Amino acid sequence: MKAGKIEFKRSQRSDGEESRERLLRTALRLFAEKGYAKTSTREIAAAAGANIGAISYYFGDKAGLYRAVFFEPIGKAKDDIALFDKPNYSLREALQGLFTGFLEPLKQGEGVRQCVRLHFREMVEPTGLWAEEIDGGIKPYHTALVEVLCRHFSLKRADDDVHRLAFSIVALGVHLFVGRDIMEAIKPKLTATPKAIDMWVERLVSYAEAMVKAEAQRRRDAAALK
Amino acid sequence: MKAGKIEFKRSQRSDGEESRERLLRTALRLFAEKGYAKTSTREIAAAAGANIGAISYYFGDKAGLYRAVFFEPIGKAKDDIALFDKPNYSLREALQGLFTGFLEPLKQGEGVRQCVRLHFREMVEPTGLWAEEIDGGIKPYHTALVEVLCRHFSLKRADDDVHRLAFSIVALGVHLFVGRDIMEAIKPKLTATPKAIDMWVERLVSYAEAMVKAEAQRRRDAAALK
DNA sequence: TTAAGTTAATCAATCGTTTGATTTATGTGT
DNA sequence: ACACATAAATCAAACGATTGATTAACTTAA
Repeated sequence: MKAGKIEFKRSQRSDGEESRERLLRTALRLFAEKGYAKTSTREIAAAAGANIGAISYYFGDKAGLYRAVFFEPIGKAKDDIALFDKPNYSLREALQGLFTGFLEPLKQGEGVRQCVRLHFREMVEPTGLWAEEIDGGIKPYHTALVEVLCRHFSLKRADDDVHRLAFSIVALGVHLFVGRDIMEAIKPKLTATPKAIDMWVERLVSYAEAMVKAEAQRRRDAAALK
Repeated sequence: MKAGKIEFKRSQRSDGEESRERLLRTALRLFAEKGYAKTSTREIAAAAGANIGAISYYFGDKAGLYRAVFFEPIGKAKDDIALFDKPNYSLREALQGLFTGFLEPLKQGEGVRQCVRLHFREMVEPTGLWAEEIDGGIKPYHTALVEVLCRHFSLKRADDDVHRLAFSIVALGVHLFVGRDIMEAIKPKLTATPKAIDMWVERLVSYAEAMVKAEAQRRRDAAALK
């Protein structure tokens, strides 16, 4: 026993998964705040009130802990395809569902925000998990949106312009996550409350609708020219 | 001369800023590829063909090298305000100028791409330099766009909706940088050539124009209701 | 007892940085 | 021309600190 060590009574054996979950939650916070490389296992363990060894005990190694954090979301973000790809939906209903689901995490607590931040961090600092995320999460999402647009344009096959439009619609939502720090630095009110987020959904829906209509018009013009 | 040392002709004493510039260029590439923490000083020096000591010699320390890389851009990205805030510009002309300047880096070589990537990396991994970038680069940019929109709406003071619209317009451009990896994974053609980028400019201009018009209509409706 | 959980101590590896010596270029007096 | 002095640039080697990972001893619950 180290001299001067305080007998900090954390109720010996704090029971079961306690430590594991503390590690998960703490690691999520630290990874989201400082990134993978800059966060040491010691720091995580200390902040979680756990021992260094617990990391290898529960997760094998640091990468295992990261992977667990990445794929065991604290609060599930539901940017769910089902919210907008219903065949009977009107364009506006589809967009409404899309942005409602997409921006919903912005309203929730720290846990989800950190989760989102972690995923966006992966975009610029790929550790390999990102590739899985594209194939398993983003690509189907994009494809579903493309199909909705094709249905609306009465197209049987998507062309480049449909893909561009789909990317641009999603861009509106993505920017609220990516540019959140900027927005809070310039106009903090705009993302402060759930009510403010609802206002964003409303506006983005009408923006996206306008974009789709502009593209529809362009397609008509192009067809008429031919 | 060391025995066994290969006479690798880097012209002993390459004189002057030679080493310094090699370090800058190499560090930019590596920082952009792997991030700050995951890039070691040894790796930079080795890749640059310089000595470890040269880093502290020229830049003090690793952070100094990073700072130098960040503020001594290889190729200057010209997301320039002057390209769109001319008072005599029409809305379409302004948007055309905005997106042309904004997306121009996407067409250029690796150097600029790396520079851009480094800046976007700063967004999710704040090292302090990002705060400066917001105040000195982004905020004026946003304000200029807001003023253009105010002029178009005949407003003397910007309200929240104008800010939201400005953010959303920029979002279209930002997403081409942020989501580039995703786009290349799903539809590589869409960002492959300068010609493809020009097509993006064209589409984004019409999207943005449609958004502005939709917002104008919404404002009229809101005013009529009151 | 057995197994699960926890702990401190320690490992080799790598990190960023510093050092002192060496080499090259330039300037100066003769 | 020459020799010498000064400063700039480069280099190998080593520093102390920190990294991720592992170990063996210990505690607790079943």
